[in-house]
Amino acid sequence: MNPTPETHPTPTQPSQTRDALLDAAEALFVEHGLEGASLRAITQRAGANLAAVNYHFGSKEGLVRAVFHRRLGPLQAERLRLLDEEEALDGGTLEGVLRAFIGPALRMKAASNAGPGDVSQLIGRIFHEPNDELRTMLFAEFAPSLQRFLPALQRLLPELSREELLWRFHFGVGAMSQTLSCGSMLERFSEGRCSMANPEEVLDRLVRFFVAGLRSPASDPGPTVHS
Amino acid sequence: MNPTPETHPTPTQPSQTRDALLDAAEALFVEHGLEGASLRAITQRAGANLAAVNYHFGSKEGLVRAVFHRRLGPLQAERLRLLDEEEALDGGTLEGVLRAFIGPALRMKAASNAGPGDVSQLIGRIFHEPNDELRTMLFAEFAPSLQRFLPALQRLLPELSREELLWRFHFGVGAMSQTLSCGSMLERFSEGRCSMANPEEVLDRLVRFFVAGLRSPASDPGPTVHS
DNA sequence: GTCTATATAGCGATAGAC
DNA sequence: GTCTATCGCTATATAGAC
Repeated sequence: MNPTPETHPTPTQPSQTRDALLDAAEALFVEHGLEGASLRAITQRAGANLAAVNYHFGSKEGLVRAVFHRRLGPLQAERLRLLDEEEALDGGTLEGVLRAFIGPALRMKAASNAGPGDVSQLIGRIFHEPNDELRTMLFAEFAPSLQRFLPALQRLLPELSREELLWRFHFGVGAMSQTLSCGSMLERFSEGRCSMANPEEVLDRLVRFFVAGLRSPASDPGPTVHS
Repeated sequence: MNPTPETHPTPTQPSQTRDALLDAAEALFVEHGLEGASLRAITQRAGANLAAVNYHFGSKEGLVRAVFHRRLGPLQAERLRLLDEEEALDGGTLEGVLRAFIGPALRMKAASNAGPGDVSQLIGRIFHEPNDELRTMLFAEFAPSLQRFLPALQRLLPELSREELLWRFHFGVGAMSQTLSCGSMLERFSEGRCSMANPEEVLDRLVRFFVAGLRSPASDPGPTVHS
């Protein structure tokens, strides 16, 4: 990772090598982590030259950003599309809004399990890394959709203060993230009883849990005093 | 990381250098990640020689394992102590059992924020890393307490199937993990409205959310059919 | 047990020919 | 745009003196 935060000459124009590099990088990032995947391994897998990464993306960090942007753009767009659809139906329901938020992520996970490996886990990994630049970049990808979903939830839960809503939404997002990133641990721990194979079934369970948490009785004013 | 999984000559015997290495390693792992913290930096911070790590822990991975074991042992013990206490009170309540599970972790986080930095985030990081050995090792640290807590929860929620309980517990653990690992993101996103400063207040909120999720109406038999 | 010195290897980045 | 060759650096691990 070099201190070169600029985007490079050909940021969006199509290129066979460029796409091959993105595919190879994604697969190797999933498999070995961001640091564990060397530019040498990536370019070799892509059938490209070692110098190609620097030409197309400026640096390894530029490549990382491009990999995530390619995945997260469509995910956010799908979330917003479903939210529009839900709100068009008489304002929508709490359950419907949450389905619009969670569904696309679970389906992406299910699809990516069949493909290059678990991209969801990779995304979760970034949020736990010490590299603050990357975390901020990733957060910026998510922020726009949050600015649509949070008001939608607030409208459906007018009895919650904004603070209480943020806390509960944070908890629910945690439940979702755990499922996206560590679902395989549940499968293992439950000895196969719990399976992520069907994303729609998981979505039902997760939304039910999330709704119940959001609707739990608010004891907002006056935090409990403890012994 | 070398392929030397054996524990080394002096695994538990006290040593000034050994402890200094553990302290330095923990602080640098938090700050720079497992890969980002080099043995050079660790030994230098500990005032020890570069070769000391290999002498005391066999390899960098051995050092990593020792760092986590030193933290997680007391955490699990505290959880089980509180669970015993809770169950001694007429079998205990759902809320009390969850407080025994979550409280120690939140308090550890609050304490470690004041100390070497956020160890909780570091632990969360491991669960998202590609290194399966480490994840398995960490999971083994948690498994014994799960084997006490899950039956306790099942006893208090007899109407839930074991499968349903596992899913919901998984979701709740996700809410907790998100708070432990990414609490700072909520603080930032809420522009200070939500603060983790008081672990007991966060515990109240989290337990309320978790209880509501566990108690949500079970529609277990017959998964919903979708369009 | 602790040190110095070094072996061995991998990394990201770049210069410059084509 | 793609290549080769290489620079400059860092890493873990270890041998051998003390």
